[in-house]
Amino acid sequence: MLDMEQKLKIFKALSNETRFLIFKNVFTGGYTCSLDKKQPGVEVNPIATCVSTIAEHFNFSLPTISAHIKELKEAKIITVEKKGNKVYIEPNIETIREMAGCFQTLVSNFDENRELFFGDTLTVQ
Amino acid sequence: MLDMEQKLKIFKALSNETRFLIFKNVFTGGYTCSLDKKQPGVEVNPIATCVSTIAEHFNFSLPTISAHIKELKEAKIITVEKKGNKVYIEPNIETIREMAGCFQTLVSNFDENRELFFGDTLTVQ
DNA sequence: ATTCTATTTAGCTAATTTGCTAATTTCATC
DNA sequence: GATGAAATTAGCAAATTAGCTAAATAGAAT
Repeated sequence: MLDMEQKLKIFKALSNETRFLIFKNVFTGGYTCSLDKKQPGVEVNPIATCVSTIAEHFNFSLPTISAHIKELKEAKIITVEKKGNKVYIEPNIETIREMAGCFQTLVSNFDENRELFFGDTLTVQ
Repeated sequence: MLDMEQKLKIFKALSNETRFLIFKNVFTGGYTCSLDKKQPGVEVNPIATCVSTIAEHFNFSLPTISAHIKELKEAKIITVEKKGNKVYIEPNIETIREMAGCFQTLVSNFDENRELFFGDTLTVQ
């Protein structure tokens, strides 16, 4: 379970547009790209493989992008693995799964309380 | 559906410890308290009813708490309703429901892609 | 060994955030 | 209408964040 400090880090990490976009790329287009060291023959999406590849998609300097990636790593949203002189970035799905669970629990408890108080179930329109 | 700008606002709003705690109180203990104008006879949890009540739970000034509440409101995490000279705060569950959905979609797509690539299903340990 | 590539660190500035107090607004009550 | 309570606005200071360039580090390739 994520403690509050960890949640705050995650929210902070995702509150910046550049970091949010990196996150999005790594988890969607970027996903397949973590394969390229496991299945070298497979043609993969080049987005988000390593720091400089990610940086190409932004009009910010490499050190700036590097710092953003560090913050995403410290929030455990991504994992980084050094291979040679490159750093490979991968999504950390477990953290996102936890976040999905936290929000879902809040919603479920809320709906359950509503049912207990009002005796109805919510129909989302 | 939440657009990116809206998501960024939500993440930013929840990235500050004080705002996160207000959010938590409003959605859990604070929930019942939105009843007190609907069912005046019912004994309700006094947490998070109005701005000054929330402020009592923190060692920050009222204007500071007021500003935090404004940011939560602008992120559509809570709703505020002025009744007389008090401002009643209520959870906006739809926004949280949307967030739960976004994270869950990301997780589902991720797991589905994993299955397509590797032909397995993930068992969370 | 030198050079090149990928990345991080250091040091800086500008912008933003977070807190405060004092003043103002709004509404209720006397 | 005056007073009091609840909340917001204004204006300010301190801390943090986000960007930059230059320099340093680590590994690969010549």
